[in-house]
This record gives sequence, structure tokens and C-alpha cells, in this order.
Amino acid sequence: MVHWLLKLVTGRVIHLVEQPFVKIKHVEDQLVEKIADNMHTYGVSTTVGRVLGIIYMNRKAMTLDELSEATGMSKTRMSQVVREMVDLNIAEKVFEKGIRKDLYNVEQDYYQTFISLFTSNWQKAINKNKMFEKKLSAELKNILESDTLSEEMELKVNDLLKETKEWLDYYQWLSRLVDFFESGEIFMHVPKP
Amino acid sequence: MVHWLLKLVTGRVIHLVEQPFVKIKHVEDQLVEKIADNMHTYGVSTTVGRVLGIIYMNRKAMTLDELSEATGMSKTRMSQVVREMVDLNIAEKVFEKGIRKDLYNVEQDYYQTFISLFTSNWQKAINKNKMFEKKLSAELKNILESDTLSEEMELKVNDLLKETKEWLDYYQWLSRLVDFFESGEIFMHVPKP
DNA sequence: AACTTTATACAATAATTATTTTACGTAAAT
DNA sequence: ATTTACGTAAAATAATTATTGTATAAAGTT
Repeated sequence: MVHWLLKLVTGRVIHLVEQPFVKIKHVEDQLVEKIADNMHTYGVSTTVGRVLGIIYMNRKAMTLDELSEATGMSKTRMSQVVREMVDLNIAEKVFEKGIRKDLYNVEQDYYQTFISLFTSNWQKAINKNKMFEKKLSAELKNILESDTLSEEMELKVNDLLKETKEWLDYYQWLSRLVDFFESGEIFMHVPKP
Repeated sequence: MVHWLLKLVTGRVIHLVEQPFVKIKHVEDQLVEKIADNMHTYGVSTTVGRVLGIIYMNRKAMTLDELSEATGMSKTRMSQVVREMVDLNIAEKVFEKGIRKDLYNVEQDYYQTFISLFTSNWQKAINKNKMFEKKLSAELKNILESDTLSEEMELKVNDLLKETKEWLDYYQWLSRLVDFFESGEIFMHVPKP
């Protein structure tokens, strides 16, 4: 960003004026690091979090080169990271006429970011499971038709069928839970401060 | 569990009777694997998920040796895994008189498991952040008192103070969100099917 | 048309996380 | 009083994930 300032720090005369700048930079860095750290809780890597924090603090979209510069990581890695972020719905590519490079921006609202991560995370799991349960349930019903089924086995199969049903219910609940967040209904019951 | 049955599979006479057993076992395994897989979404490793699934399907507490046998992993690993699970509040050590080995059991209610993982996960992050914000806020106020502060810098610091405040608010919200789940209030608004 | 710039695929390397092996302390069983 | 069983610490190894470097294709510039 304002790197010319940083270079002046060694100059004696301007030193006093620079001191606050350095401190501010330090606070900003700490904030970004904290955001990066927290991202583990959301199930994404530290680097994703760091990039999120950097763009967030920058207040406007950034290019891969700028991100690379800011993180000290390769441009390739930045490309990978922003793609992951776009997939997770926590960043978006923005077009700006006259600028050839891709620009990426992030949501400025914490709450929305939380919801995006929460929902994209769970939605994936929900979809995978609904399919699976159907397949399993069919498999079990098929076993029930076998005529060499002992009493004990039949009991077991029915138990598993019940299990499968409950599992499916649970995922239906999760699905509703995701809606509950995505629609913003959650804020009616847990209001923002 | 019922390993003696498995051993019979090669016997020709009992083969027809065993077929369903093998199929049932297969379904159970698939279920456990699915649970294990899903656990990624909760932010825990596959093995933790697998162990959860195994104990869950077993319907009663298991020892480290049994888990080791069931997963094919070392007892040491099982020790590590159950500890992690206890920390996450998704398993508990149970005592049974006459049995020397430690027994571990898991919650049989999916919903409760979800909540345990959700809350233990976030509670950790919340605690870490509350401290941090206080520290940062103090640091910023300190900078404000510097007399070599340019107009621009002062603006910046105030901006960061506001940022910090919002961040704190957000974590307060998360804290309430955790309560909302932990207290079971969530089920009043997103009822179980 | 030749040359840059940009993004990303792909293979190689580094770093982290998961797992096992060995070892040891403690508490029962003999 | 040994001996055996149990759980886990600590170090070593394996497996996975994160990161980089090289290469390439597509679009922009000269």
C-alpha cells in the first residue's frame, strides 16, 4: 500500500513522525493475523483467512499481484486461494474497466461472511448425504427379501433401516438450519448487537 | 464385535446363511464411513469421525483395544483420538465396575453431537478473541495520545478503533449464537422433523 | 506478427498432520 | 515381590496439505 512511508523509518528526521505509523501498521497486522487465525474455526486454511483479512482491511478489491506482495507468497498460491474463496462464497471477482488484472473483493460484513462459510460448508455435506441414504435404504430393503434371513438378522436390518431414516431426518433438519441462516431469519432470534 | 461369524464365511455349508450377514456388515461399514466422511464438515479428522461412528453403531461403550481392533489402528492412536473426542465433548469416559480398561461412549443423539461440536469449536475462538480485542483497543488509545500524530493518522486510528468495536460486537453475537444452540432454543425455531 | 502480461495447470518441494513404534509409569493380579 | 496389563509420552515415520517454480495458453500491446 503505502510502502514509501515504511522506507523512511530509518531516516532520523522523520522518525518521530513515523513512529505512530509503524504502530498503526502493527495493529493492522495483528488484526489481520487474528482474522487468519480465526478462520481455522470456519474450517479454512490460515492463508485463506489472511487473504480475507488483507482484502478486508484494504477496503477495496485487490489483484493477485497486490495480494502476492502483501502476503509474500507466490502469485500461483494467490490464484489458488482466491479461487477457493470464490467457491466458498466469501470473495468475488470484480471487473473494472481499464484494468486488465483480475480484481477480487470480499464481503465487508462479518455476519454475512459467517453465514456464507457456514452454508457453503454444510450444503455440500447435505447434498452428498441425501443421495447416499436413498442408496443404502434400497440396499437394506433388498436384504430383507432374502429368504435365508435369520430372525436375528432381520431384526438387525430393520434396526439399520430405522437408523437410516433417522439419519435422513437429521440431514433434513440441517438443510432447514442452513435456510434459517441463509434467509437471515437467525437475526430475528439472535439479533445483532 | 461378532467376529466368529466372519470367520465362518469361508465354510461352504453356512455360506448361504452368511450372505445376508456380509451384506449387513457392508451396510454398517458404509454408514460408519459416511459418518467419518461427514466429520470433515465439523472440522475434525476422518479418524475421529470413524471412531465416533464405530462406537455409535456399537450402541455401547468400547475400550481402546476394541477400537484398535475395529479400526485396525494402533492403541496409541485410539488413545489420542478418544482424548480429542472427550475434549470436544462428543465422547465420555465411563466407569464400569469389574472392568479395568477405560470405556468410552458417545452421544446417541445426532443433534446433540452437532451442537457439541459447534459450540466447543466456537467457544474456543470466542474466548481467544475477547482478550485480544481489549489489548488492541488499549494499544490504539495509546497511539491517539501521541502528540506527533498527523491528521491522517488520527483518522486511521479512529477507524481502527471503530473496527475493533465492531469486531467485538460480532464476537458477542457469536457468543449468543452458541448459547442459542447450547440451550436448545434453536429447536424451537428449527424443529426436529 | 512478435512481444508482454496475466492467470493457472502441472509437477516438484516444503510444511504440517496423522500414525506407529518404543518406552515408561502406574495400578492391578499372581 | 514379581509380573502383567493398561494408558499415554516422546520420538520416528508415513501421509496429507500447502506452497513454489516452471510451463503454457489466452488476451493485450507494440
